[in-house]
Amino acid sequence: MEFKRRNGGPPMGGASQAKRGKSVGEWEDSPSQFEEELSMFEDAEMEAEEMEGQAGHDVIPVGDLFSADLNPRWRRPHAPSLDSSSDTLVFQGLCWPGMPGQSQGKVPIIRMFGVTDSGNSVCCHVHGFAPYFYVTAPNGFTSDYLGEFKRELNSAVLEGHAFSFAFPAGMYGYHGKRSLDFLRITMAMPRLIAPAKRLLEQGFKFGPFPIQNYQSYEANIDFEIRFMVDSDVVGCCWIELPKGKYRLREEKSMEITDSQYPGKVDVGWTDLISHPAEGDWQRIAPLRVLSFDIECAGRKGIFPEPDKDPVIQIASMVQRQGETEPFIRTVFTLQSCASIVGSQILCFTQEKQMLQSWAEFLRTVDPDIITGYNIQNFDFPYLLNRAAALKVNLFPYLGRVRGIKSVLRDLNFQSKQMGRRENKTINMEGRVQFDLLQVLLRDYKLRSYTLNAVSFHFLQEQKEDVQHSIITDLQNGNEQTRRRLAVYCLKDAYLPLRLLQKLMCVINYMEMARVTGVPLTYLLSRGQQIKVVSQLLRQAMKQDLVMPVVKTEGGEDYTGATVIEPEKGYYSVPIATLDFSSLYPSIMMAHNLCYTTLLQKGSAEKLGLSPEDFIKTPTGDLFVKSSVRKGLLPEILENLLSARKRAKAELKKETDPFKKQVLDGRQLALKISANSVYGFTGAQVGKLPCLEISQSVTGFGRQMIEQTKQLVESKYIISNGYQGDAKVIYGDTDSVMVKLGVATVKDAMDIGREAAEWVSSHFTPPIKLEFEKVYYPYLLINKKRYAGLYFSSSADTHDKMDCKGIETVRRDNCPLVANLINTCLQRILIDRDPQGAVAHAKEVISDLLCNRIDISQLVITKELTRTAQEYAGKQAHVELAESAKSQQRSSQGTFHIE
DNA sequence: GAGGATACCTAA
DNA sequence: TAAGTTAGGTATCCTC
Repeated sequence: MEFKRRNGGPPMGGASQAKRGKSVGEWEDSPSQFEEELSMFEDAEMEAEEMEGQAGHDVIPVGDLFSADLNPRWRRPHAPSLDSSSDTLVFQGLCWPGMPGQSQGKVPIIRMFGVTDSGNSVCCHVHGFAPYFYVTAPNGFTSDYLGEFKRELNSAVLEGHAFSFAFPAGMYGYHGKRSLDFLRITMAMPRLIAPAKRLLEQGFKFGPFPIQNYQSYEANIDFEIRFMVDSDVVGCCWIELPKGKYRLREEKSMEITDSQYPGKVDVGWTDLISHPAEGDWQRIAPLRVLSFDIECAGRKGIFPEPDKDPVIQIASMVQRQGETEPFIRTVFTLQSCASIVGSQILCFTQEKQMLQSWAEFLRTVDPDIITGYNIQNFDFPYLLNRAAALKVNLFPYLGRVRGIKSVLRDLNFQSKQMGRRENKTINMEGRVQFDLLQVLLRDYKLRSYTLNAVSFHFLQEQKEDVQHSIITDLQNGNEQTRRRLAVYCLKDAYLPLRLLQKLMCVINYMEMARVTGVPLTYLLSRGQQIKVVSQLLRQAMKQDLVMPVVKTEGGEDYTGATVIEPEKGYYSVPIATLDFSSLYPSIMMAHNLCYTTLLQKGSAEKLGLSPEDFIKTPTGDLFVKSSVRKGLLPEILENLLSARKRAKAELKKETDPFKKQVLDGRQLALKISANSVYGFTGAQVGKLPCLEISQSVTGFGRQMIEQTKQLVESKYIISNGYQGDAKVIYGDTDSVMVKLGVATVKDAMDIGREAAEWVSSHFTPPIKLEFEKVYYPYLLINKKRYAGLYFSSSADTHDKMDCKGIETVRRDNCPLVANLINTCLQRILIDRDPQGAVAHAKEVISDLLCNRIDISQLVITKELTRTAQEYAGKQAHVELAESAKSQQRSSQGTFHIE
């Protein structure tokens, strides 16, 4: 997304700005491009404000900080008056902090935060919904026993609970028409669910029934998810409170800071209406996004410690979602600071006062989303710890609920996907913490995750040039050096906003929340499983099915996909590539694989099923066909994929660029969601693993790729009138690379398309083999390592050079190696000059050996960087050069193929 | 130096 | 108190 230029100002600086080093003196004379950009914000706003009769102020006396006259933009707009008897209240739901601290009486209340179209925030108290779970009812249980069961359980759990009786069926396994009876046990508080469950599982006796271990169901569902599923609310959807069905809360005190808090309403949980994200309900409220960055004055060579080193500056930028520029640009500084055009500087002599004022600023601005770079593990923890050290007692109230303190906690997050990760968390009711670093770590594989590297990668822009080591010196200088620091700090607050916008993070995450049904905050704080659970529960509820709680224990791994043995070599003929699109989802749909369709050992006979009623998978597992019962997972997948088709069709005809972004985000979310269902069933340490499903899926996949190879090689042969004998030279999981024996890309495309269609006809829909691309030429180095020129859109020109698994795409090499290999591959594939490739490699190595290469090119991997930090100067140089040399020597071997 | 275990990262 | 899967290449360290 391009930044809007104004007043014919200079275009945004690319790399040039970064290379320009500045001494302190030089700085004062030549404002950076970022400063010019800031001043342009000001110009634009002056024009606007002249009409409002307000002037901007550079430096504001602290006493007037929060006066509405001086900072009219800080506050949210005045809420339109609302009459609950005649007006409906509509808002986009954002945050579910679950239960308030205490339930009132025996009835739990859920807080739900959101923002209206006019940009006012709402805190909606939802009444009447209580957490619950199920257990299987003992044989012979009738409703007559409810009272006794309840009394017995109550006396054991020591807390009141409501109680009801339900007849859903278990989800796991197909049991014919037999349906177990379930007891639905409703508790007053979410935290009572676990003890009640434990009690019933470990052996519970009541009335005439013998002591029994009760199997529990859905006792491990987060309360927020429980509520959202039951009330058909998905993350970030629009919520309507119909007129007459809700009550406005009257605020008791009218202190000046009051309007910063959301408008509070009460509603019964069955009265709120949620709107599916379609048509007008796809829109996004004008959320307030705050980005901030802090600077600390550390001691020489020591990482700043909050109990010793002061916070000296806090820069903040606030932007409304959907707009292109921040409307608040502020730096809080300790000691004086020269003015910066286009931003507001607030100077403090006391650090304590600065911190307190910033907290007040945050509460006044009342952001819905807070971003920044590593704010979760650095800025917020530092601020909280520093505020505690200085006893700024009013600081740590950063959420939207008065009186709830924001507390720092350590959190250990571990998964096979992400490894072990230690994180800190801060509770902040009603606001979404959207740390850009966390977003990037989850969604992008990058060589470096520093803000500087990331900004350069995505925006071709870099940080202001200030070394960490001189921050303290700048602070101890004069108002000009502190100004330099402030510009740096502002930019560090600005870049995350720009990145958020460029990568469309907010939109994409919202669409993911809407598609999977989980709250926005879950997407950054939780793993993949919860998204599938949320969808599974929604689908199960429609069929009166309940989800069992399974104990998680790791077991044997199961067999995965086939990788066809590659016929390694360099191919100077077109190689067609055929792919099964969405292989695993389509297998699950085609064969109706699901928890609810699985036949356990002997079930087929017991239930008297005929052989036409079920299938046997390649791994020997049995599943009933959809004619007997349609599985939940296939249904979920069909919904996801058909929704994706719709989104793509809408995307095609949509002209509004903003709606286009939303739709693109949606189709992406739908694709990712469909692909993660298989992984969920195979996650042995998970909420509901089912290896019969996952191993059947991969089993079918293995069979299919094998069959595809045979089909292609049997039909596309000379004796059938084709130009050559087809040969599958490689294939991995869902794809085959075929040498068709044709000379041109066009022929390869034509036959490839034909073959894909013909092979597809041998499989059950929606399984479909598609022609995807032609590689020409193609270099097949090994399993999962190849490169080729990629022809897809046109038979005349290649779209790109595609490299898989080679050093060029791996992050455990230094760029020198990646560049070397990349150039060599270009020589081979594009120039068709393998000798040139060898010559280039030799040249680079000789440069390296003769010390003609800058050491900075060698340092990149985490290991090397760490090593570099441990060793000093020359020693590091030698160490790293050795390492790079050995990597190059070995990778040179790659090119002995020709 | 062959062979095994491990770490890391990628393909799909 | 939460955590998607398996296959597989390459580098590196260790043992015999």
